[in-house]
Amino acid sequence: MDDHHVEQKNTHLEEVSFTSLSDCLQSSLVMDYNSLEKVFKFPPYSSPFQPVSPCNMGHIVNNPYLNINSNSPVVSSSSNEAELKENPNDKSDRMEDNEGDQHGVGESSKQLTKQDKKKGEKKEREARVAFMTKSEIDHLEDGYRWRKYGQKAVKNSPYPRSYYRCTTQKCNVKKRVERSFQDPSIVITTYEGKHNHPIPSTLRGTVAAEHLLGHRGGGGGFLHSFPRHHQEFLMMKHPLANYQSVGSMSYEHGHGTSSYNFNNNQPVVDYGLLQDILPSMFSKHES
DNA sequence: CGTTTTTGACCTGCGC
DNA sequence: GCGCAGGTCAAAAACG
Repeated sequence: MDDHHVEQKNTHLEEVSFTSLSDCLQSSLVMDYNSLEKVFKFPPYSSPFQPVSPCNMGHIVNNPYLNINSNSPVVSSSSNEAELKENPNDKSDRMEDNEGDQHGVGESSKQLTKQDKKKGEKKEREARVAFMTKSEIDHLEDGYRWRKYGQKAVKNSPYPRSYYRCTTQKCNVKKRVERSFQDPSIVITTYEGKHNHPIPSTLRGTVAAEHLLGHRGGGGGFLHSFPRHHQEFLMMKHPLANYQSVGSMSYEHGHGTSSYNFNNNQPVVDYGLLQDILPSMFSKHES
């Protein structure tokens, strides 16, 4: 599957028929890269996502939502300029302490964690990618195997948030799944971390997922192009797909957040948690 | 019987 | 210091 037949031209994707999140990922990859390159002025990537095999599972048509305008007043990569008063201890900062204790779960991790914190060492954030997909299924198939380790009620939302961990040993990738309280048909899936193993299943589109999550090809993954302490939020839009994403992206730095809205090329508000931006996003997309 | 899910308790950080 | 909310643990239950 290393045919480099991928169309790099898509400044606009279109509608695709997805059967899984992997599909969604796959068709979004090129778009995302292009977008990011323009938005954040990434240096030319030596090996983008070309290995993605042709979308034999869905055809791409015109996607009005992905009209990336390169001269648009995109988000400033606020990484260094503004140190937004974003609190370094913001919520998204809390869940990173599994970087040190790779096991994540288990035994004395609690106490160790405590002590670690006492040291005052700031751990780097794991890369995060969030997808907003329209689906009736909460836990979307993405090719990896996950074990649920928790569920919590979300404030101001009737829908709980579920916490999953990759079942592969030594892989501490996590994901959170929650349903938007504003549009219950939308599922928000947030991946955190990078898989250090191949995708167990052979679903279509897994290549894309691997790229996105950054473990494929010796570090050539999508997220690998970012500094480790960064977070990435990608929210893609795929009308008519099983999973219809919602079209906005935010790139969160250590000192600030750059956001990009695929729909109108306008920055979206800063946010720490995905849910925080939902209102603004929905207000823009809802007709 | 091994694996996964459920779920209440616990921990931590933050705001007041 | 206290309460709240998010995140995690871990024992028990459920499942295949």
